[in-house]
Amino acid sequence: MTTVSYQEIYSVVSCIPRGRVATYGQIARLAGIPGHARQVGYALSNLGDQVPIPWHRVVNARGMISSRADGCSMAVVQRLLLEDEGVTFDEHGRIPLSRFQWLPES
DNA sequence: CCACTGACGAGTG
DNA sequence: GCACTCGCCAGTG
Repeated sequence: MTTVSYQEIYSVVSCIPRGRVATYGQIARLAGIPGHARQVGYALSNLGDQVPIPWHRVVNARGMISSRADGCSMAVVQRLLLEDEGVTFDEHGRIPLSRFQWLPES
């Protein structure tokens, strides 16, 4: 893989601790490709559900769950998974990143 | 090789 | 806080 393949993205995502969430841009940055947040989302979408990757801990910069082609079907699952890990949602259905965003060095 | 698409981000008004 | 625009790149037909 000459370029930063999905492997790096998967590695970073799988490193997200339980009860914490990370944004696409942050993952891209940790993967060594700042600004390529789109590629992160694309990589995860390509994963589907066949890989043991905590994709549910990945949200956009707004702290919301990005809808997939299925609509919001998986969004509900993602929310349940996060709540099960101790992550809470506000009235807007968003996660207070100020409190739950994963800090890779803390 | 060209065009379109897609889990996004940051900047501006 | 919200709406709009531009940028970035890989995969697919």
